[in-house]
Amino acid sequence: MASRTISKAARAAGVHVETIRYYERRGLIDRPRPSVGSYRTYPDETIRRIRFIKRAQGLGFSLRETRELLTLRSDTKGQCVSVRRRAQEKLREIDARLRELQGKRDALSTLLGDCPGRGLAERCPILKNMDGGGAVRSAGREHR
Amino acid sequence: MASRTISKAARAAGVHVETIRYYERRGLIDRPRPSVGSYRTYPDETIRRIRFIKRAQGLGFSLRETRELLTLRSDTKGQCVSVRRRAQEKLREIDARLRELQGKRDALSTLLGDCPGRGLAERCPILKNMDGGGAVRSAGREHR
DNA sequence: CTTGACTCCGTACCACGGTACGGACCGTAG
DNA sequence: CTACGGTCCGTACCGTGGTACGGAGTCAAG
Repeated sequence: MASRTISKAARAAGVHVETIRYYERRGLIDRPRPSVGSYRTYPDETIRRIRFIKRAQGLGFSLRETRELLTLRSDTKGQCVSVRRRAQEKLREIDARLRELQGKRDALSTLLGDCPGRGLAERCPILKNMDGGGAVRSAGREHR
Repeated sequence: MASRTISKAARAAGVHVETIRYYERRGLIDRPRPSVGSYRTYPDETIRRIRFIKRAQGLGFSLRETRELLTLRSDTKGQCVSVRRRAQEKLREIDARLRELQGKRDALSTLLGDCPGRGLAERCPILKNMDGGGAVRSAGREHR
């Protein structure tokens, strides 16, 4: 079972037909040329590559980054350390994103603690906080 | 100092002119009609609304959600509890996102712990993990 | 009154990861 | 042989939050 048409390949890989075509356009998988008739047939390797892409995405890699990972994977001289470097970089990105999100979480949580949840919105501490309190003053002195 | 043209309004609010126009298109701020000449002039309220938008974004609200918050803020019958509900919902979303991201972080961190960082990519445990290991088997039985 | 900066408006474009559509063609089961 | 489903291909569209562009009109200083 080495080869199948695109819809069977999609089913085998757990993605949609359009997704396969999209990955082809993005250069993540090869577009096999029609070998026998006028339909392309996809080998096992394509299925493996698509699954690889899905797992890489699951770890936070973008398609662009995953394409590089795929290159490393295919390259017989691909070095483990190159993969490791990319994974470390991604880990740093995720940590940054995590801190950012945690900051929002904390701010929101604090505001929720201040909010009685009754009365009119004009007195709501959450809206008040977003309003910023101050008067409208420009940075560069308005009158010039 | 109640009114200014768009570029001064943008400076006062700390955004670009195009951003103001974009918020107008998205219905987050009013498009004032040209009162005296043929240029629109923006009142203090617009500046306040833009700052509100920026703070809401900082808490994780999308422009679509922020528009609703702005409605609540303007509405004299807007209820604090409505704001609170939205903030709680957003907090849940952030928590979900945080867990998801933490899951990726953990997986990546584990893989990095397994990776020696030397040798060829073919033996790299990170790539191996993304490859998934198994043979290519379809979900729906390939031959049908 | 000219010049230069600003404004207006529609539209297109960016990244991201796909999804949808439409017409023409192909392949195979019945 | 015909009908129906699958394939191919280009292109447009989705949501998110803007940014960029181009031409025409306007405003104010000098």
